[in-house]
Amino acid sequence: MAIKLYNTLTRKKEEFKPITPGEVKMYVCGPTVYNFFHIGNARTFLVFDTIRRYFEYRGYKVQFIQNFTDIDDKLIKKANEEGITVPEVAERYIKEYYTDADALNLKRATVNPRATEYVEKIIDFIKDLEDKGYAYAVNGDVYYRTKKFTEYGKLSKQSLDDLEAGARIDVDERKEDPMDFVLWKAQKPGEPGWESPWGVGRPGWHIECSVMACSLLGETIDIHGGGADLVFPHHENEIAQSEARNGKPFAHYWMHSAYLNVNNQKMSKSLNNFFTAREILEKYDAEVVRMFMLSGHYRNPINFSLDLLDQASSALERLYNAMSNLEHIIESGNERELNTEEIEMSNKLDSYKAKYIEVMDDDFNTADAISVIFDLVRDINTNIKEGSPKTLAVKALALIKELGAPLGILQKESRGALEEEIEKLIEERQQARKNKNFALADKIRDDLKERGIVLEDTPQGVRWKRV
RNA sequence: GGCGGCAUAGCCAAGCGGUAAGGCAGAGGUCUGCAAAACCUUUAUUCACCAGUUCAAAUCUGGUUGCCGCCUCCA
Repeated sequence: MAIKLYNTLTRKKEEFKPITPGEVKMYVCGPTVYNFFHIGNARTFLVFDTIRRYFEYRGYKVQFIQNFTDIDDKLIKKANEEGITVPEVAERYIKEYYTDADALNLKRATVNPRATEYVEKIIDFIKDLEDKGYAYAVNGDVYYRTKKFTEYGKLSKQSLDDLEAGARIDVDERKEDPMDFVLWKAQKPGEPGWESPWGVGRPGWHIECSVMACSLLGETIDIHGGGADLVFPHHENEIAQSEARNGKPFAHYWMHSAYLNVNNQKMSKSLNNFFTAREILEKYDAEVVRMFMLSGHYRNPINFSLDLLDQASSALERLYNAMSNLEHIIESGNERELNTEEIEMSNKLDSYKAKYIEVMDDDFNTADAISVIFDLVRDINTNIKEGSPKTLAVKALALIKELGAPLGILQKESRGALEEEIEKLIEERQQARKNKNFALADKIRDDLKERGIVLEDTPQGVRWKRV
C-alpha cells in the first residue's frame, strides 16, 4: 500500500509517487531567525518532522531541507534595536533555534541552508527571470511580473483580478501591477547589501526558497511544506518564480499544516499572543508537547492551552506505565514457552502494527495512530501480566516503542538500574511488610517517593518506577 | 468584496455513505495491609440548525446560524 497525502495544489488526497523510487525530496519553509520561535511555529516543525520520520519508517530515504531566513526587514530592525549586526542577530537565533528544536526532539534536517549563503545563486536566478521577461528592474529594485505567469494563483485558487480588487492601498507605484512582488531590494542606508547587476541590494523573501530548493533538490521536488499562512503569497510566488525559470513543475505535492490557536485565534508574533517553545519546554516535557500536537490531525487547527497539555501529559503517562509494567515482567524473567493463547496474543500484536500503518499511510493521521497505540496498550495490559513469558513482553515493549518512534514519543530509556542503597531500602521494606510493620514499610515508601522512586506492590514482587 | 476552513459527550479528538474510535476528567466495582498501577462497568438513540438525495447520512446536496483563517510580515 502506498502513502496518501493531501495536496494543497489539487485539494485532494493523492497517492505519493516519488520522483526517484524510494526517495523523498522535501523542502519545508523554516524560521526567520530574529527571535525565539513560538509554540505555533513549533507545530509546523513538529508536523513535518513527523512526516519525515514516517517516510523513513516506511523505508524511504528522505532529503529534508529546511531553510533559515537570515536576511530580512525584521532582522535588520532587530539588529538596529540591539546595536549589533544582522549576521550577529542571525547567528544568535540560529543557535537558539537549534537549542529549542533539539529540546523538542526534532530530527536535524539534511541541510539547513541560509539565504545569505545563496546570494550569488539568487542573483543568477533573478537574471534568468529577467532574461525570460518575468522580471523587471526599477531603480535598483527588481520585481516579478505576475501577469506574465498565466498560472499565477493556481495554488491558492485566487485569480489575479480578484486579488487586485482586494489589494490594500499602499501599492508601490513603480510596480507595473499591484500584485507584482519584489525579487531584489535596493539597499537603503544602514542596510546590508550585496553587489548585483542592479546595484547593491538584498534578496526579496520568496526568491530564497525557490533558489535553495532548486540548488539542493533539483528543479522539481517531491514535497514542499510549510504553515498554512504561507500558501499565499509565499508559496504562490515560489511557484511563479521556479516554474517560470525552469519550465517545469516546482513541487508535486504541497503540504500545509494548520494553525495552532490561542482562544481560537491564530498564535502569532504580530498578535503578540504567543508562548515561546522555550517557556513551554521549561514546564512540560517535549514528549508531552508532541503528544498534544499530534493528537489532532495536522490539517485541523488546534487550540493551545496549558490544560490541554496536562491532559496530554496524563495520556502519555498511561502509555509509559504500560511500558514500565512490561519492563518489570521482563526483569522478573519468566523464560517459559508461549502457550496457545500467548501465541495468539503474539500474532495479534502484529495486527496493531498493520492498523497503525494503515492510518498513518492515510495522510499521516497521527490522531488515529495514537489511538491505535492506546488500543494496543489496553490489550497488553489485559493480556500480558506478571508471569507472562519474557519473550512476549519483550515483543510487546518493542512494538510500543516502534510505533511511538515516528511520532517522536515513547523512546525514553528504560528505568536503568537502581542504586544499591535504594535496593537495600526496598529489601528492608519487604521485610517490614512481611513482619506486618506497615508503619515502617509506608515510611520507606514515602521516603523513596521523595527521592523520585515510586513503589508498587504486585503479587510477583515489588515494582518500581522513577517519576 | 474574492478565496478557504471549522462546528461530534464535561474537556480534547478521530471517523467523511453502512448505523458514534481513542484519550483526559467523573462515578461504581475487582485487586491491595493501605496505596499505586492495571482491569471491568458506566458517561452522545446522537454528530450546530433546517430541508433534500438514498434502502441507509455525522458523513453527499442546498440553505441558515456561529466561529476562524488567507487576500499585508507571519509556521
